[in-house]
Amino acid sequence: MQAMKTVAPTKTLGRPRKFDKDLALDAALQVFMQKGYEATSLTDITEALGINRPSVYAAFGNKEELFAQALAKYNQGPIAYLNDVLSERTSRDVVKEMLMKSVELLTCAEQPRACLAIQSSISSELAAAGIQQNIVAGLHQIEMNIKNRFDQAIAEGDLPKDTDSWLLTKYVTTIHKGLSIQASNGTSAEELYGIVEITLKSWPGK
Amino acid sequence: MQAMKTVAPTKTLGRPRKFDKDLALDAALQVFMQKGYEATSLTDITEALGINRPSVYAAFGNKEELFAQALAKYNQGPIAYLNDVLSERTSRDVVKEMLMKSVELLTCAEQPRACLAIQSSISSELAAAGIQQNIVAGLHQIEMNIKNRFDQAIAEGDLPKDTDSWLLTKYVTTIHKGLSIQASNGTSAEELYGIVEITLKSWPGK
DNA sequence: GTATTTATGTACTACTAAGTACAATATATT
DNA sequence: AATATATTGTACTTAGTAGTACATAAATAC
Repeated sequence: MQAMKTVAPTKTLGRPRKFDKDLALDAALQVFMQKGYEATSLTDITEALGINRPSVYAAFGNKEELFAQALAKYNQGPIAYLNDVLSERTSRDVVKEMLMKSVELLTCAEQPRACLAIQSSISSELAAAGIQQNIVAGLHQIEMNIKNRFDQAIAEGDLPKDTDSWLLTKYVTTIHKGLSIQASNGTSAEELYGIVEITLKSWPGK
Repeated sequence: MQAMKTVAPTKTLGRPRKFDKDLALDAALQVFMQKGYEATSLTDITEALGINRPSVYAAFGNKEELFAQALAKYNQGPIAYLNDVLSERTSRDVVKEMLMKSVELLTCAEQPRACLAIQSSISSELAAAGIQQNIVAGLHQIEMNIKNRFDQAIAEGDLPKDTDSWLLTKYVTTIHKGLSIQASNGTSAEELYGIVEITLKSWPGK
């Protein structure tokens, strides 16, 4: 059972793995983002990772599980900012940081101009698999966190007392998701930042 | 050459088609919206349409062309409102109608809660095919139309003189696209209407 | 050194996809 | 009635997919 052995067992039995599991996951993530879930074949994966078919199955289970693991990494990496921003001083700063970081991520040259989570949440390819429900649930959780932060802002007098914190949250996340689509469709960084500015101009809080 | 004969030749040669091409396109549209482009097999199509495989190819070319034709029909049908709303009296009414009609369409029970055009514009499945460029170009055209309408509003004194009509357009279409994702993810009609209301509350024009 | 364990590489299976060949059928034209 | 034309239905081809069997290689444990 060895419950304590989860951290770095110095020596592992058997032939050592030829590749780095974490780097492979990152590479797989890139492929999935560029081509989408269904359109990505396992051959695409093995070529991108430079390893053989059975190694993928041995390391990650199957295609669906591989995707789920890549997505999990995405949530903890690229889009971790969605939780970080909650600690900003005012509701306005929360929203500003959230949208600015989002634009930054969407327009940085190395990555495809898309958000894997948002894209996957509407991809009908994933509807059959159980993955999509997790994604949607994750996005919902993010909304709940923002809503709580806005409630705090109301309590602090940052936002008006009669603010509907949930609807305001939905409004912000609607723009957030919209930005992701606009970026995919080729809207420039300048334009995206301009959209954020317009959003902030009419922000009800400080 | 018979250039004038494009309209309803009363008698057609050969064995008559067993099905209605227009109705078949509508049915295909439904399937594509529910399952996505790649995930929809030709067998799905033939079953939904109640016709045989070669009939599909004879009538529509191939899968890609079938999709393109279904999409064209979608543009002229369900989302024609995007052009209609331009004739509203004020910029505010234009935006209000646009977003309200959008929510209406996204939440009507008969249709899947998604916009085929928006979904297809980011679907990496279609990136290879030439279709996606058309879709993105179509969405861009819609934005140009709105921008022109806002310019008119500025000239009429409806919107402030210093308004950046293009960025304001991008802001509105960002929300429009965001609504489509939110609807897909299960946001209720009430919530969606609430988001529209918040957007209108801070509208710079009358 | 020998046994055990795990990963690798090659080659495969089973399946499903898009697209098609071809004979049969139903209409219009003559 | 005979012919030309276009659609239909059955059955097929070709190609690409996810997933796997199995012998081999590389490490640790004893």
